[in-house]
Amino acid sequence: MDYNYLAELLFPDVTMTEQELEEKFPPRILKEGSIVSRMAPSPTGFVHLGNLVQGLTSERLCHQSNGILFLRVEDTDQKREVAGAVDVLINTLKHYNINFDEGATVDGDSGNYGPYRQRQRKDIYHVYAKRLVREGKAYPCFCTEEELAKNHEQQEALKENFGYYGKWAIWRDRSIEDIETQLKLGMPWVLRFRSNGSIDNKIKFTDCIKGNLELTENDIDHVLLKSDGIPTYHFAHAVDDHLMRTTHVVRGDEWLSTLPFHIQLFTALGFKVPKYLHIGPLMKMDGDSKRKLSKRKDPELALTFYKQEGYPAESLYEYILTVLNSNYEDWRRMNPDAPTDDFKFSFKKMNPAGSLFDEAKLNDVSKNVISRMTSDKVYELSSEWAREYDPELYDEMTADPSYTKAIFSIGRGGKKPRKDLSVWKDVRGYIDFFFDNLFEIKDAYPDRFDKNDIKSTLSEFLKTFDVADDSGVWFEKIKDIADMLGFASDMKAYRENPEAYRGNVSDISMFIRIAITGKENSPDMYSVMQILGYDRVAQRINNMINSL
RNA sequence: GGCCCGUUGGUCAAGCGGCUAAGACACGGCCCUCUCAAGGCUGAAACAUGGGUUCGAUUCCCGUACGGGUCACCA
Repeated sequence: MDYNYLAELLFPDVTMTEQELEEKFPPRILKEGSIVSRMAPSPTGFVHLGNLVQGLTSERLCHQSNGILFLRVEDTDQKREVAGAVDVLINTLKHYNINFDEGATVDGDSGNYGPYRQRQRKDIYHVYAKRLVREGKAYPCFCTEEELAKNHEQQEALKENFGYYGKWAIWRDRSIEDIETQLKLGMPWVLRFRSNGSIDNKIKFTDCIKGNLELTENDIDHVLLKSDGIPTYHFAHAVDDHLMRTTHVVRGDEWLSTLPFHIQLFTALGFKVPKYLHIGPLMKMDGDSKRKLSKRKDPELALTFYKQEGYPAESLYEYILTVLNSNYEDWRRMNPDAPTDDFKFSFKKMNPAGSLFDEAKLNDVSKNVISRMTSDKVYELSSEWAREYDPELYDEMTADPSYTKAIFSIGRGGKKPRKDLSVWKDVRGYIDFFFDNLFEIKDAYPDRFDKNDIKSTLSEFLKTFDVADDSGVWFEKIKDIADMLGFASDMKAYRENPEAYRGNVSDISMFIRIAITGKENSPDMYSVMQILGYDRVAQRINNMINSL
C-alpha cells in the first residue's frame, strides 16, 4: 500500500506543516516546575460540580506554581452544543473564582496558543491526521452506523469483546482500490487509528492521584476524525495538549479506561505524554448505596442549584477544597482570616476514590464562611441574591441599607461571631421581623403562663424602657420586673429552688421577645431593640398588650 | 459479560509494617446563657471479608464480596 498516495487522496488540502506549527506554538518559557493545565469543558449549557472540582484542582496547581491555566472549549460535538453555553460557562467559572490566564473568553480568544475553540482548529488536526496516514498509523473506514451496530450485536452473541478491532476492523487492511471506489462514490468516512496493541499486554503507568497503575493495552482502532472532519476528544486531546504545551491533565477518572489509547496516540504522534491526574467521581447516597451524582436525577449536581439556594461562591469553593485536601480544614482553623490562596494545595493529598457529596458539611462550611464576612459583605451578597430570588425581601432590605447592615452586624466581627446563616435563603427568616411589612407573630405564648403576667411584664417594661440605656441597665430593668412579679431574677437561685418562684427571668424575657420579634428565639434582644428604635418597640408592645 | 479503579466510625477523612487508630460534620449528654445561633467539655461510633508474607499487619501480596467507571462518528 502506498500510504503517501492515500494521504494525498484523503487530505489534498493540507498546506501547513508540522514544522510551522511547532514554531508558531513554541515550548513555553516558564520557571522549572511550573504547571500548565487547562479546563476543557464542552459547551452543553450545563455546568456542574464536577467541572468545578476539576477546574479548582487545575487552577490551584497552575497558579501555585507560577504556571498557566487556560480555557479550551471542546465544541467538537455540534449535536450537543447549546447556544450561549460558552458565555454561561465562562461567567460561572469566574463567579467561582477560577480565572484563566489565556483561552476562550466572552469576547473571543486571548493568548498565543489559540484558537482555543476546537472547531476552529480543524486545519491543525488535519496536518497530524495526514501524517499518521502517511506513516500507516491511520486509515479511512467507511462502515455505516448500522454495520457497527451489527458488529456489536454479534460480539454480544459470541461473547467477544466489543469494539472495532482485529477481524471486526473490516477496513483496516482494505486495498487502495476499494478505498478509492468508495471515495469516488462520495461515501462518508471516518479516520481510524491503526492500533498495534494487544489485550494480552499490560502497560505500567503512574497517575499523580491514583499512583501506580497496570492497564491493559488498547487494541481498538478508535475514531480519530469523524465524518465531518472534526476530531474526536481523543485526537483533539493529543494534538491540542501537545501544541498548547500542557504539562498536567486533570480530568475525571472515567477517562482511565481510554488512557492506554491516549498514551498510544501521543507516542504515535511523537509527542511527550503529559502527566495525568484522574479524579474520583462525586457520589451521593441513594437509599443504602452510593452512586455517582447524575445529571438527570440530582439537581444538586448543577451549579445553578447552589446559586438558587444562595450559597456564596466562596462556600462552595471552600467545601470542595476540604473534600480535595482534607488538611485544608485544619489550616483554615489555624488561619481564619487568611486568603484561601495562601493554602498550599497538593495533589498528593487527593483521595483516589470517589467522595460522597455531603450537604450537611457544605452547610457547616458555608455557615463559617458567612460568619467571617463583614456586615457590608453580607448585605451586598444577600441583597444580590434576593434581587433575583426574593424581590419582596429585596425591596425591604435595600430601602435603607444602613438599617439592614446594622441588623447583620449583630454579633458579627468578634472572636466568636454568630452563625445563623448557611445560605442567603436563610436571610429572610432571620431578619424579617425587623421590617414592619414582613413582621408577624409566629410563636404563641405557651399556655402555662398567666396572661396577666404577660401583660404586666409588657406594660412595666414599656414604662421604663429607654433606648439610651446600656445593656447592663437595660437588663437590670427586666430583672426588676421579674422580682416584682414573683419570677426569679437570678437563674442560679431559681435552679436551686424552682418551687419558690412562678418562673424566671428567661420567661420574662420571652414575654417581651415574642412581642418584639414574633418568635421565641432571636439574637440578643438588647441589640435588636437598639436597631428597631423606641417607636417600633413601643408600638409592638402596645399592639401585643391590646391583642391579649 | 470483558477490562480497570476503589473499600478506615452514619458522612468527609488522617494514617504508608509496631499508635489506647487523629480531626471535622451529623448525633447524645453536660456546662455557659435572657431565648436562639454559637462556644467549651464529654459520649457513642470504624480499618468489608478469607487466606497468605512477616516476630508483628489498617498498612504488603492473592482470592471473595460490595461499590464505582468504561467498552460511541459524547466528552
